[in-house]
Parts: sequence; C-alpha cells; structure tokens
Amino acid sequence: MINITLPDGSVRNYEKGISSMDIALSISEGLARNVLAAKVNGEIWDSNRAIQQDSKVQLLTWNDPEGKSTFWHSSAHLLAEAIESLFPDAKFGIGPAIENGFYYDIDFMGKDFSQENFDAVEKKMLELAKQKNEYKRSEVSKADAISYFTKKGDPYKLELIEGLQDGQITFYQQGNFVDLCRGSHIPNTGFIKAAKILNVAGAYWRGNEKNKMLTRIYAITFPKDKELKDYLTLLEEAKKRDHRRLGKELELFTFSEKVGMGLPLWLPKGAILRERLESFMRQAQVKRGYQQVITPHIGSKELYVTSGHYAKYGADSFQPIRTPDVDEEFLLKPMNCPHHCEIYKFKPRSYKELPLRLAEFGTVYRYEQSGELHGLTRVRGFTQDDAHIFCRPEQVKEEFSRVIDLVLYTFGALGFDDYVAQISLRHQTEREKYIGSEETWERAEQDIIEATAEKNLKTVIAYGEAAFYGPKLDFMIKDALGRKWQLGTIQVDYQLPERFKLEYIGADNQKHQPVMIHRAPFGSLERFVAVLIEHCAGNFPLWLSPEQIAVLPISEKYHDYAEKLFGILQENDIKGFVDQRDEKIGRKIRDAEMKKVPFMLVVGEKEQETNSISVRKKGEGDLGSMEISAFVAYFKDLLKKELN
RNA sequence: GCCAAUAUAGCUCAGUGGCAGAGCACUUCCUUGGUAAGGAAGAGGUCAUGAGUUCAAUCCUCAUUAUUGGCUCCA
Repeated sequence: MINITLPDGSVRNYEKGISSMDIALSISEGLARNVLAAKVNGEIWDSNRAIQQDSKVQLLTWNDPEGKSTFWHSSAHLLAEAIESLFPDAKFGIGPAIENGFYYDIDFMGKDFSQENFDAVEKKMLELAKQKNEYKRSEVSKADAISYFTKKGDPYKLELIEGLQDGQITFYQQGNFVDLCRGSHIPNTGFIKAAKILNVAGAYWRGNEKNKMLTRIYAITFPKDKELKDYLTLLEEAKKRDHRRLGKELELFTFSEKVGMGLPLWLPKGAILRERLESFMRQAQVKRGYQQVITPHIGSKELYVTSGHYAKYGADSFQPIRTPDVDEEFLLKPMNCPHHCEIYKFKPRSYKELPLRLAEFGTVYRYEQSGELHGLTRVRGFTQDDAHIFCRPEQVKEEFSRVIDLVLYTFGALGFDDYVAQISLRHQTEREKYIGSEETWERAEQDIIEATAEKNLKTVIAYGEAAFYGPKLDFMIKDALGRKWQLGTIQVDYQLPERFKLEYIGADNQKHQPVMIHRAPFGSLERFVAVLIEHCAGNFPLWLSPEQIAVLPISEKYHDYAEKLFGILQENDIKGFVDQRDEKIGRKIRDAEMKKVPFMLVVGEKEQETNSISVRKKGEGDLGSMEISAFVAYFKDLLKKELN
C-alpha cells in the first residue's frame, strides 16, 4: 500500500500501482469524468500511469492551467493526425501548447496550406476525436525511435531524437498517429469537442532563420462547443480594443505610405493625449530631481562609433546622412545617451553634483525590419521619455530603486496593474554579443537583483534579453490580443562612461568614473499610448481625454448660449466641442457616446433661463442639471482625484 | 529580412472577364427637437501601383508597394 497526499492535505491509502484516474474514481465519478491528467510530485503524468510509491497527487481538470495545457498539447497531436490523413506527405516539427491553444510546425513539402483547408482539417479533427482514441504511452530505445522515423521519413523528428538521451525517449500514439513526445496527455481524444484553426504563419525550424521555414498552424480546442463560441466572441471583443482600430475611430493617429512605413502621424486629438502624458512625466521627474535637456535629431557618426552603437547596429540602421563635405557623415539618432554623455562632459563634474539626472523627450529613429512594424507599438521613429542618471558606483542601487518607484507611480496613475517586471540578463552561453568586463556585468546584475528584491517586485528572469552594454529591468505589459510589449525600462551601464571617458572629481580629489543608468518609464510614447488605448478600450481617464466635454444644444435657438458656455469651459482649460449639427438631441448624445466623450452637456430653454447645464456622463446617463460654476468645480475636483 | 494572406468611396465591407455596389460618414433641403440613430435629395472611386494575357481586366498572370498574422530581430 502507498500513501497519496491530495492538495487539501488529506492522505489516502491505495494499492501500489494505482493510477490517478482510479484515485479520482474513488473520490467521485463526476470528478473522474473531468480528469485530464495529474500532477504527481510536481510532474505532469498521464492519468492512467501507475504510481509506485508514496506521492503527492493533484488531479488536473480543465480548470487548472496545467490541465488546459495538457488538453491543448494532446489536441496538437490530434491536429497532426488530421493533417497527416489529409496531407500524407506532411513532415512534422514540434507542436506545443501555448497560452491560448497550441500550434504545430509542419512542412507541407511544397503543398499549399491555407484558409481553404481550415474547415476540412477541423472536421477531420472532430471526426477523429469522436473515435475516443486513447493516447498510449510507450518507452522506446533511441535506436528504435530512429528506425521508426527513418522509415516514416520525418527528418525533423530524427533531428529532435538526435538530441535526446537513450532511455528517456517516449512515443505517444492515438489512432494511427505516432509522435515523439515527452507527454503527458489526456486519456483519449473524446474529450476534445470543439476545434478551431485560428491562423497559419511561417516559422523557422528551431527558431533559426538559417533553417527552412515551416508552416505553423495555430489552433485552439475546447471540451465544450459553447466554450469555443465564447472564446471567439472574446476575440472579437478584443479586436474592438485594438489600438490601430481605435486610433482611427477616435482620430488619434495615422500612417501614410507617402511619409513612410512605421512613421506615425499624430492627429490633433492624439497630440493632446501625448502632450498630457509628457507633461505628467515632466512634472513627476522635476519633483524627483531630474533636469530637462534638449538635443538634436542627428549626431555625427563619430558619436556612435564612440558609443559602440555603430559597430553593433550601423549596418542594419538608417544609413548615414552625407553632407557636401567629404568624409562628413551624420546619423539619425537611434539613442539619446551619447548626446547626454556629451552634456555631462560640458564641464568638469564634482562628486557633489551626482547623481546628475538628465531627462529629454528624445525622438529616435531605428530601422526596424519591415515585417516587424505594428501600429504604434513598433515603429521606426518614436519618442522616448528618456533620462540618464550619472552617479557614483555606490549610488547605483539607491538610484535604481528610485527609478522603480517612479515607474510604479506612473503605472499606478494610469491604472496599469497587470505587468511583469523582467530582469533581462546576458545570454548564459553566448557572451560574445556583449561588451564590457565580466566584473562590471556582475556588479550591474547584482545591483538590479538587489534593488528589485528590496522593492518586493514580482519578477521573472530572462536570459539573453540584456542590452549589449548592460543588464536591464523591463516592465512588460500585454495588449488586447495578449501580445507582450516592453514599456518601461531601467538599465545599468558601466560601458558608455568608459567609452566616453566620463569622470568626476571625488572627495579624495582623484578622478573617478561615474556609472550611467538609462531609464524610460513609458518606454516610448508611441507604444505607451498604444497599450493605454487598448487597456482602457479608448475610454481614457478624464485628464487624458482629448475631448472631455461635448456641448449639445437642443436646437439651433440655443447655439449662442452653447457657445457662451463653451467659452467659459475653455477659459477653465476644459477641452471639447459644441455640436451645432442640425440633429435631434438623441442623435447628438449617441454620437458623443460613440466618440467616448466623458461628459455631455445638454443645453436648451430651461438651462438658458437658469444659466445652467444638464450634465450627462458617458456610460452612466443623466446626472441632472448643474450651474455652470458648479460643473467647473465638480470637473476640476474629478481631475484632482484622478491624479491623486 | 523570411513565410502566408489581404488591398474596391473618408470608414466598414459586398461584387463581377462586358456602364462600379451597400451601410455609416459628408453636402444641401425639410424639420427646431429634451437624454443612444427624424426624413428627403445629392456628391463621392483611374477598384493600391506597373506590366502581361484577352476583342474586352477591378476580376486571370507576374512584379512592385503597403497592410495583416506569425518567425527572426529589437540600442
């Protein structure tokens, strides 16, 4: 007999070799019907796998993230089975579960696979699912594994097997389909009741662009048809929050083929929004001891040769601008830091001046790959809320920690609570991508790890994500469709001060080298606005709304009163417009609601007589009438509350 | 940059190898109204660009450009 400990702490006694499915059955039949797999001592196991010793067991159902991912992983096998029966020549790469669904990388050997095939594959999947084929696990020797896939002619699987250790190779079979797979899987295909292929995309084999590009099929499955319908509705809703769509609808920004791809044009309303964010940040920074500076959009090529950016990115950047003078070349600035280094060098610095915090809303230009451009989140010209802190080595941790506070303050003010702080370190093996000594890297990494620990920040560590000159702390946030974007970033840098020969005179009257911290709480205004739009679905907080009020006269007779009212509001720095169209009030209200204007001020005979307005709040309805001065006071009070 | 798809009115999208369509938006007129769409008329397009096939191309073919979904990259 063995002891099985369940998640609630209870211990049950079973015969040696019992499966988690049998454990479920012993608890309740209903539970057993929903068990997809089990977590045995922290490992995910098939529910029919025999347990040989005392273990901690957690039964996994659709409601557990691990249950879902097992379900989707098994679905990937089902997809592959369906594809194989429809495209016998197809060769298979890998097919993992992802956050929402799964994908399978497939080489169709020159055959087309597109939208038109989706239906057939989905149908085939459900047909195979109905057969309730068991997912059968078998341990195979490396030699047998190689011989099987050699016979089958699947080069990708063979390549994968090459990297595996003999004795640790398992196959899974459902129906006629056998796949190399570590597992684990759901009991049988019958659990899969709904399937939808979402899209296809190219993906390099093993993520290496030197390899062949396979067709990646993204799909999702559910144990109930209704859940698929709900998911598709959810996707539709998410699309409505897409900043590219709302940016157009709310007239915030646009792009023009003639101006150039990836070069955003801010429309008047978008510009208001952006300027408000800039002034918010400027104020926050001035309070924290930053000083604004301004530098030009171009810089001599020499500047970037010195900084090391030219060697690293020069070939893949906008190429140098030439002048009539020979050998004179300028670069569109891809970074503000070299300029700021030169500001630092303007005069000899004393340790008493440090930390010196130089801030600039600097517009930079980077030649992003054409396929990478995406709305406002990935562009070729953008403005960073950049600053560089020059400090003494012993001040790094304290300064870093202050910047974390600023980022958290910023996110808090805008209601961003669903972010991940990512500590971006060097790649663990490929060290040649980075400049600088081992010692300074270790010091910088240590400073970041300690500062984040002291802030109790929830962090993840990402190797290989560091900048080439130093480690970073990146604040990642998801857009409406679940894609992750980096917003704020804080980076410790020992290299640039060295390259620019920055120094300060210490208390010991000796020369010392300062450390730089690069930081941008928003990251880029463009990307930040994009994420902000999706975050609030275009329903901006009052202080950011490009149009805060709409004055809606009941009829033409009240246009004068409406204009007078609007004048008073403008004097009080309240932005908006008067809707003088020849439309009924219901129509004007509807249109203002669609434009997401926070307050609608209805004025007619009654209001004109009493020098008042009838206030309607977006999404809430009529608030009743108010005197003009009372509304202004109410409005200002709301603004104050929003900004604490 | 790579793979694939898409490109028709300001927007959202139908459509066809033989005179180019709808809804919304826009203009004008009627209407002067009380909290989410009043009515009528009108204007608006070299069907992304350039070649080719054809008696005839918005439609078929090829190339280019841009966009979309991924991959790779991301100072």
